[in-house]
Amino acid sequence: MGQALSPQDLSEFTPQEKSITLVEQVLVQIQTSIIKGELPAGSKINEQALAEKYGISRGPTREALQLLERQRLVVRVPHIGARVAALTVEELNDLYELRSTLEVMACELAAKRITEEQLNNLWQLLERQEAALNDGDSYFQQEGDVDFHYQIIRASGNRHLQETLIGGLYHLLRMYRYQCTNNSRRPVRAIAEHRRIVEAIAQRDAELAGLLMRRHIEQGRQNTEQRLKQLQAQTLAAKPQNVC
Amino acid sequence: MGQALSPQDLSEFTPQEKSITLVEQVLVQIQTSIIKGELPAGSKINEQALAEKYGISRGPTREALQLLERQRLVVRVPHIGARVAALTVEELNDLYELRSTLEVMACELAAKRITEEQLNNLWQLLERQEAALNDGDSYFQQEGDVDFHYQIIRASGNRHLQETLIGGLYHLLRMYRYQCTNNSRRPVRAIAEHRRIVEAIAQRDAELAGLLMRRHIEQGRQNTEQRLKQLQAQTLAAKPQNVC
DNA sequence: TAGGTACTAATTGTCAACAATATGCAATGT
DNA sequence: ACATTGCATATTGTTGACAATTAGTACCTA
Repeated sequence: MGQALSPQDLSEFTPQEKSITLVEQVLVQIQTSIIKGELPAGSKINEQALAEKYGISRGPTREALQLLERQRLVVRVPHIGARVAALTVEELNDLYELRSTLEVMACELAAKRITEEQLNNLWQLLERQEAALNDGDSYFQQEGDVDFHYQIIRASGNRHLQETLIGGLYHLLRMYRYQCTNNSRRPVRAIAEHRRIVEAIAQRDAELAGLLMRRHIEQGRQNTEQRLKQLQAQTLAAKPQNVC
Repeated sequence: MGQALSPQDLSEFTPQEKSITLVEQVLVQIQTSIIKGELPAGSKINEQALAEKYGISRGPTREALQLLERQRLVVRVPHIGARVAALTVEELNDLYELRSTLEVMACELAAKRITEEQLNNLWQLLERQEAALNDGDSYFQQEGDVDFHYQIIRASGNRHLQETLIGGLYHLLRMYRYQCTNNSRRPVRAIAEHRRIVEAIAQRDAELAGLLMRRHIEQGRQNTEQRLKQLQAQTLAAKPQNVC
């Protein structure tokens, strides 16, 4: 009886096309556009236009924008509209100040709670990163670094911490890093720091792991701040808005 | 000419009835219902019913629910629906673990950055709390305590920290406290702790202020955890779900 | 020319209907 | 009695139209 098509069978032919909601489909795309700067930082977002761009109506679009606001990539004002988050030095410092506190916490917790399996994954990621370093695969560097911090946060075991960092801060951090990356040889040093952090975690030395993470993040902040100031100086010079 | 009614003139007759959005009007009411338990923790929320209750349509209702999800008071699952957050001991510990880290950070920053005016407000609030203690005004105690922490968070000067704590965690904390408050004489002790924290901030002693805040919050956690366990034991005893 | 004012256009907020999905229940067969 | 199937109901996801508000523009006045 019945080799007939049940709804589940269809999944063989159209694999990951589950009954996903429109918002979920579109959210990542808009997110990426913002992080890469295709939707420029600080620019206005038109609901209608955005909806048409992805072939959906304004309802799901509004929901997506609200989710992006939760991720701090978008700022919405009633009756006025939505804007892409602006990148400023002041916010960068606030953001990294908070990030540092939270990831140090995550790192300390991870040193106490990480499982053997999670630790193995971390080692493997580290090796892949070190390998990619020789290949000069800069794209993998970006994603790999995100993954590194991501895995440690997961290993902390604190749900609210994970939600705060990954759901709330991480995408904005990605945006700063994507748009303020200079092609120095920071990766070499960064990955060396990664190794020492993993070693500390493996030795269950929470205090050391936290300390190393704090320094690691501070390095990243300085790097980003410097580049951001350069960029802003350039754009200000290019737009001499008032000739007094 | 024309003393005729311009839109602005109407505001004289209906004072603070600005053109506020429906979501803003309803959000606080639903929030309060959840925190007070009128919408029971863990219960399902029906969009249609909720919309009718406040005389609005499902559109704004959905937006309000999404905002409540950001505040962790509601959990939404696609195609399934929204539920009021469940109160569990495990989450309470995760929540307080994170809260402690963040408010210690806020306290340390406040000790460094607080203005004279903000400090005066803090002293005044403290005096009002101590006065209310003698009157036994327990409602003011609740709100006063919220205000105390709120003001310190504001004084930290870090926008992202404020958003994370006030926009993300605080309402869920209020829910735990409202529903897990025992009428012990904790307030007396709590306000004594408040005083010492303010003194440390006034002396610009960030380290001490942070330490005192950490202990203060840990006290609150223990208190709430104890009460929560009592409540859950009661409700489980009342519902002997399986008689094996 | 500067500043303010009525008008128009563009944009956001809200609603009600429709489509897609999940839930509950009765009937059926083993 | 138990699990499974199929249908009817209830709930959520999505859409397009309409209302309310803001932004832009031309015009007028001092």
